Amino acid sequence: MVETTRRQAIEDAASSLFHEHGYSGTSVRDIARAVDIQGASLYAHVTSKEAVLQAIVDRAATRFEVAADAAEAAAANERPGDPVHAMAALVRAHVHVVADDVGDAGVFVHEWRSLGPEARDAILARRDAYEARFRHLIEEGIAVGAFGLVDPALAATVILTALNGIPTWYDPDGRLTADRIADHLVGLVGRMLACETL
Amino acid sequence: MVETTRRQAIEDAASSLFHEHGYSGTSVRDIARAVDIQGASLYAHVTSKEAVLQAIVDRAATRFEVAADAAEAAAANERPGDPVHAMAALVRAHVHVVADDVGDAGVFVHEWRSLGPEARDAILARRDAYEARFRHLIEEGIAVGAFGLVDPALAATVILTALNGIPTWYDPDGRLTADRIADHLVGLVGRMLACETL
DNA sequence: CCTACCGATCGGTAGG
DNA sequence: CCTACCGATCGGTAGG
Repeated sequence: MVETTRRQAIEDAASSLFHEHGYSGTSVRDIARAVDIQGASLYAHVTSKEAVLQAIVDRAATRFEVAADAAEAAAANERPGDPVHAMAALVRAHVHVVADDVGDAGVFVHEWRSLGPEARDAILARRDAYEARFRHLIEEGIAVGAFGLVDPALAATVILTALNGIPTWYDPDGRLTADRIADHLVGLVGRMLACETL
Repeated sequence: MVETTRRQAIEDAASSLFHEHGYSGTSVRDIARAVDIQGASLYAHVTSKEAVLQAIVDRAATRFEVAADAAEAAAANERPGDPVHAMAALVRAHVHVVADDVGDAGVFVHEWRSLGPEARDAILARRDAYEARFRHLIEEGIAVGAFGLVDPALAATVILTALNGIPTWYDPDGRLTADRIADHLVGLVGRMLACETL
């Protein structure tokens, strides 16, 4: 990671610390040590510990949204009205966002609970909208007979939960590359939703 | 929950607090307040905060193991050599253990990282053994042609990750009962692993 | 199970 | 970005 600003370096360090030890399990001095400054000096760059968390969660949410927008647009262009193809693109995009920054993804998934009420509500709304992409695609797929008769809301939650778990086990140096993981997940999710009379 | 001992009441209170706010985000005084005693009085019943976490994680692990043992034994008895049936039983058992105590399940899934090195290693071994049940069943199902050609390790991780996410969204007063959720998950997981030429 | 208390650490501020 | 420092809270102990 090439940091352009000190502020970004702090957020990057905090991201992996929050991911590894949780927000409550990380002190501002832990973050400061990771960027080689004194604990109190952190406040020359950030206003509070919670503001750092909010910045991380915000940028992570934006990355997921941007990637999903691009994936859905590309899928609609390549194969209009094909929810199977669109779902595959969405899953693939998600896997790559996670793999690009496991810390951010993990914090986005687990640590938003530590935000204050307003910030938490805002991020929950974005999470809901993101999950709705999956649900709507499933509903569309059922309507056109491409998917079997699953409960769309439950299926969307299960798929997203499986995707959200990736930061807890993904290893950049592991057996499978992000691309291969995406391939497998596209297959697993595809079959999970498949119309049984295929 | 009917508590037989004060110790159990403390663990139950700690379980839901750890689940809601995390281990680091919960103070011993938070736990004490939940059982209406002074913070320091907690130490008349437990030796340390970490010992409470360990007790919760231990009992949760045992519940998952006992339920999986029973499910696999019953499945082997009902339909010997049928990995599809065995997988369904395993998934169903898991869902019910989670639904029976969402707090314990959530702590088991997320908070074991806060344990000391020895306890953490011990619980990791039990988690690995539990995941291996799923992996072995998938390998068996592929061998007998009941499942498609998925990557067994990856599929087991994805399934378990989806199951592990249940404590984060399950609501006892929600739209779906634990039984219905189990039905749906059995179907989703079954299709996910299905031999494509069914 | 309580009161009283311990040293350590917490997030954050003042003033340079 | 540093030193010096703040009040609050942390997990835990002593002694009853």
